[in-house]
Amino acid sequence: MNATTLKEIALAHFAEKGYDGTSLSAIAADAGIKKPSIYAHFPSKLDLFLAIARDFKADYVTCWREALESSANLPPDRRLGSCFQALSRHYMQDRIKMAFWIRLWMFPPTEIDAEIRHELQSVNGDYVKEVERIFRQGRAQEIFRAGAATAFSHAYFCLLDGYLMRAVCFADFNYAHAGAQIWNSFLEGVLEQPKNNNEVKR
Amino acid sequence: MNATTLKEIALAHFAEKGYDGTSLSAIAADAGIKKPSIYAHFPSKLDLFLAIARDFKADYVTCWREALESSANLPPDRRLGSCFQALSRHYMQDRIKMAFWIRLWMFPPTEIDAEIRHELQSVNGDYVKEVERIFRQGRAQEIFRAGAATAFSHAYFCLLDGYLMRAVCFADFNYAHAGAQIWNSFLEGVLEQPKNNNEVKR
DNA sequence: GTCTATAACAAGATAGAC
DNA sequence: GTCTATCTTGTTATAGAC
Repeated sequence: MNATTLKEIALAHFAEKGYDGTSLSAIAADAGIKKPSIYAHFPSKLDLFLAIARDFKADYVTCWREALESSANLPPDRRLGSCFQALSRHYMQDRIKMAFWIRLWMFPPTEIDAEIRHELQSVNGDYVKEVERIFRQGRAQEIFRAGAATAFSHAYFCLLDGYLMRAVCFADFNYAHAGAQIWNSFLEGVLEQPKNNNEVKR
Repeated sequence: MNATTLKEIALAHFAEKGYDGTSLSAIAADAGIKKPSIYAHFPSKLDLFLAIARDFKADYVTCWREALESSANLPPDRRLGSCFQALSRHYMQDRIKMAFWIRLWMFPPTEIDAEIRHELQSVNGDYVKEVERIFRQGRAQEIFRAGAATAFSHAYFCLLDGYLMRAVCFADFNYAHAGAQIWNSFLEGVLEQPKNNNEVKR
C-alpha cells in the first residue's frame, strides 16, 4: 500500500459519503489494511483529504489550460464551445471525480471551509476572466452580439456548472448525449431569429 | 420550544455543516435545551431531517405552481423568463434555504439517499416536462427556433441550477443583479444575428 | 509499513425522575 | 417537556511490538 492508491480509495469514499460521512476504518477496510496503518502515510484524516483536494485543484487547472491552449487558433465562438466540451467531458467521464469535485467546490469540510473556498474561487475567477476576454475578443470581431461580456462569461459558467451538476445526479436523462444541443441553445439562443441570407455575416 | 422552531434551528445547522457534520447537541445548544429534549419532538435525527426535507419539497412544488399559474397568460418566452426569475428569487433571498436545498438535492444523507433522490427527481422531472411543453407551444407559435424541446428544457434547468449554485458560493459577484442578463444570454443567445427589420417576426 | 491494543472522546439514543 | 445520568457504538489518533 502506498499514498497514491490510498488517495484513490479515499477519494471514492469522500465523493460518495462526504468528508464527515467517511470514516478512516472504512477506507482502511477497502484498502485491505487496518486503520492505524493509514497514519503511516498521512498524519491525519484532514491531511488525506487535503492531499486529494490539491490534486483536484491541479487537475482542474491543467484541464482548463489544455482546453485553452488546444483551442487557441479557433474563432472565439468555436473556442468557447471547445472548452465547454473539453471541461464537461473531462468531468463527466467519471462520476466519482465529478461528485468529489462538486462537494469540494460547494461544501468543503467545515474545518477548512474558508481557506479552500477562497483558493478555488480565485482559480475559477481566473477562468471567468479568461472567458470574458474571449467574449470581448469575439465581440470586437462582431461574432458575438452586444452585451456585457462579464455577464456572458458568468452565464457560460452557470450553464457549465449546472450541466455538470445535473449530469451527476440525473441518471434518467443522457446529459452527455445532449451536451452539444445544450451548448448550442446558449450559443444561438432559443428565440426564433429572422433569417436573411443576404445579410448573414457568418 | 416546539417542533417548528426546532426545525428552523436544525435547518441552519444542516445547511451549513451537512447532515453528518451536524450534531444534535449543537442543535439543542442553539435552541437553549438539552439534547434528550429533542427526542420529545422527533423520534430520531433522521426524522428531524426528513421533516425539514418534506417541508422543502412542498415549498419547491408551491413555488413552481405559483410561478406557472401567475405566468399562464404570458407568451411562452416571457413565461419562461418569469418562472426563471420567480424560482431564482425565491431561493436566492435566503442563503440557508439555498444551501440546504442544494445539499438535499445533490448529497442527501446516505441512509435515505435512494428514496429521497428518487422523490425529488420525480418532482423535478414533472417541471422539466412542463417547461418542455411550453417550449413546444412556443415553437408552434414560431416564437422559438427549431430544435429539440427536450434539450431546450434541460438546458433551461442547467442554467437555472447552475445560476443558483454559483450564486450561493460566489460572494464576489452579484448574481442577483446579473440575473436578467444571464437569462437573456440564454433566450437570445450570444451570437450576433443578422438584423433585418423587414422580416422581423416579433 | 503494518499490526494489536488502547486511549480519549463524541455521537445517537434511552430510562426514569420531576 | 425537560432534565440528569447512562448505555452503546463509532470516531480520530497514539504507543509500542514486530
